[in-house]
Amino acid sequence: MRMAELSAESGVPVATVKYYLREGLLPPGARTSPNQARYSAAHVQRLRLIKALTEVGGLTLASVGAVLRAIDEHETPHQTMGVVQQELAGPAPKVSDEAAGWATGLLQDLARRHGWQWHEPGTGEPGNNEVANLVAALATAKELGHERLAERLDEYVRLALRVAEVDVEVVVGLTSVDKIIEVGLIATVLGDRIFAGLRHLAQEQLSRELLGGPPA
Amino acid sequence: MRMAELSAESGVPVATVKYYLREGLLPPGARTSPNQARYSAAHVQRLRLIKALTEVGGLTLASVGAVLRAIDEHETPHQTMGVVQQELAGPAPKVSDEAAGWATGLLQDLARRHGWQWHEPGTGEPGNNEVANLVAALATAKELGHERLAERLDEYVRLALRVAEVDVEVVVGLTSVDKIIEVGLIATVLGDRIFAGLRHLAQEQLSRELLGGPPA
DNA sequence: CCGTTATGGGAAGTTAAACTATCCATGCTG
DNA sequence: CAGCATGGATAGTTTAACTTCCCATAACGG
Repeated sequence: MRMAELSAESGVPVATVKYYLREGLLPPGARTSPNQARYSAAHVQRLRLIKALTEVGGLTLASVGAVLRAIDEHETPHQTMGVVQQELAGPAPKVSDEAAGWATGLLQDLARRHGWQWHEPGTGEPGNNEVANLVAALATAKELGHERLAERLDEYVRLALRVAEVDVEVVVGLTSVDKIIEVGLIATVLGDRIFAGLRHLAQEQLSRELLGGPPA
Repeated sequence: MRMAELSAESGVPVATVKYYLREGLLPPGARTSPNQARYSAAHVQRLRLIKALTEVGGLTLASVGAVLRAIDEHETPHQTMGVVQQELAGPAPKVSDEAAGWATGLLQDLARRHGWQWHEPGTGEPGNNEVANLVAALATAKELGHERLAERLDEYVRLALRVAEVDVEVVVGLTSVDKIIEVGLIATVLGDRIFAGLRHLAQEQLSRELLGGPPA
């Protein structure tokens, strides 16, 4: 298939497809002459994936590039998912040292009690965006005067673990490594959105009952 | 307090504070002369809130404006939280009608079984971003060939309900309406990030056990 | 009292991301 | 073989979120 069809199949404008090719997000098509190329169904799928990651997952194109590169380089599923989480989290905002220390303490306590561990930044290393963002969110709550929120952290952890167990069930049973990575990626990126949406709907139901819905 | 101090207290540059004033995100200070103003601790708190909503919550300034306006206009907590969720979700990406129909069916089935209801858009109305985003996320999974994910939807719903119960517990017991709204806002915006972070950490622990951590 | 510094306010400039438009030489197609 | 499509490159556009600059007025320090 050629440009026009690729564009039509994927719903991405021709100019944008060219842009993605330039940026290396989409691999070049197979040459049929020094000046022409053919694209495959894999190109369509990749364009759909890019759309999903940016529009639904909210990733920047730079992050999408990092994720796609990790997939293509055939790291282990564990490593690839690490990149996905790293990019999904993005750089953490800066918070005051004091609040950050408090939040870090909370997390370390949590990790100790649950036997969790994660890649901690050796001096000067890039660090773990995921953890940094979590610290930043907790620290921000404290800076706003809402340490209260953290009191329930243990319950959130228990539930997060249950959710993660379901996430993993979706993946186990798959044999192909590629499939595991792809499903893991989708489950993580879309899963976050879906769960957040469900949580909000659930909140609305409970709040309707407790706070009283508007009569109008 | 004047500009310089407000800026120092909040950690927001003077030029940016002026920008927020122009945009109406920050109420003007109390005039002390036709040409001078004094700012209060409330201004500092609001700047911190804006920072939290943009940096941690990922809201655009336009969305922050909508949320702040809803708070200031003293709608009921239920209505205000509706605005917060609306803005937090943002506009939903477009998906194919077919996938959207499938996803909508899933959700309606869910709503029926759990007795949930939500504000459905009357013809021509703005609609419910939250639901639209959820539909888009589910539809995208289908378009990518991962309907599988939706099979577990019921379990996610059960867990989301449990999470929402904890969310609500954080708020009940508060007497002041303002407090309820503020805590609800923080809990929703930061809560999403915190829970997503915990979920990712939990996923990493489980994936380490199942897929095997890297030997290096 | 007066020179220096800070302030409120607005207009214009900047930066980065993500496209979008325009060209052009070549290739395919009816 | 006339004309539209394509690959490839360069330049332009749009939007968000600032940042810079400027100026008339205020405040402050000696």
